[in-house]
Amino acid sequence: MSITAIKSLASTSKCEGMGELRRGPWTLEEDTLLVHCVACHGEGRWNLLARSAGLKRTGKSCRLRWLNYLKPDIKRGNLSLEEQLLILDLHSKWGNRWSRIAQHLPGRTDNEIKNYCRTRVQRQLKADAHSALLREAVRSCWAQNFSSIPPPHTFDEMPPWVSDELRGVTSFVDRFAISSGGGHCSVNNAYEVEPWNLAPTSVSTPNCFASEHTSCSKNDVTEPSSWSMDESSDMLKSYMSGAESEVPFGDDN
DNA sequence: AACCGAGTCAACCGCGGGTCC
DNA sequence: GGGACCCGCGGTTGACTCGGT
Repeated sequence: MSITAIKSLASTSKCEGMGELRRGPWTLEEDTLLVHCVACHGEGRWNLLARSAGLKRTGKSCRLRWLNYLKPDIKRGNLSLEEQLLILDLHSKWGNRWSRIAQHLPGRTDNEIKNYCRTRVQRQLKADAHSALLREAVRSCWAQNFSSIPPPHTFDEMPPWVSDELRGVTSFVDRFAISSGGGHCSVNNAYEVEPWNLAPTSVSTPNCFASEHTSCSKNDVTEPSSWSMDESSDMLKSYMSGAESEVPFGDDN
């Protein structure tokens, strides 16, 4: 008996006191039952469908299994370059409206798109955080708007009066908060581990970020001389402004 | 070969909105 | 009007895989 099968059985018995509802991975028998039942009765009324099919699953679970896996027109395999760009474009417009984005990608599910963004794009961003692309984008925005003020160490420390442009960059990052094994970390945390290093010398969070945001003027301090922009920041900025990204995420193209 | 960490993705959970009685 | 139920969405979890050491 496979480990998966053992775990599946354990999952079943664990739920026996809860109305014998099964949880965990679907078996071939369950899939067959569900497909047959949907073919007979059509989609919808999932709770009723689950009961009539004799499936020990919730209607929710059946719906999810059908929509994300069993539905005949579901595409399998890697996202094409066009699809990746479309996802990025639509996400820039609508944010985390995965189902809405999925409507524009025939055969792709919201779950798949969500997973794509939470893995491929996050990975890219995390890499960017360390490789300097995103850091450069934030740096250039910050430099243009608050050249006199050292940047905060984390996005959480952003003062409420930062410009919309910089907020755009940070919200872009925030939308893709990273979860990684064990505890949860984020792109923010990546900076916490390795602070922005935006200024030529070590930067400490300015006092004004702690309590008196409005007392700060962007003209208080001179701009650090070594700040510079490169084309990487322009790429992200162009994405933030709504232009199509020229840099496909993921590594399967 | 064994271990570990990161990436992937199927599945679950909580919540809000819609509908029906 | 309001309670019960259902559905769909977005966020989160956890099992599995794979590459590196």
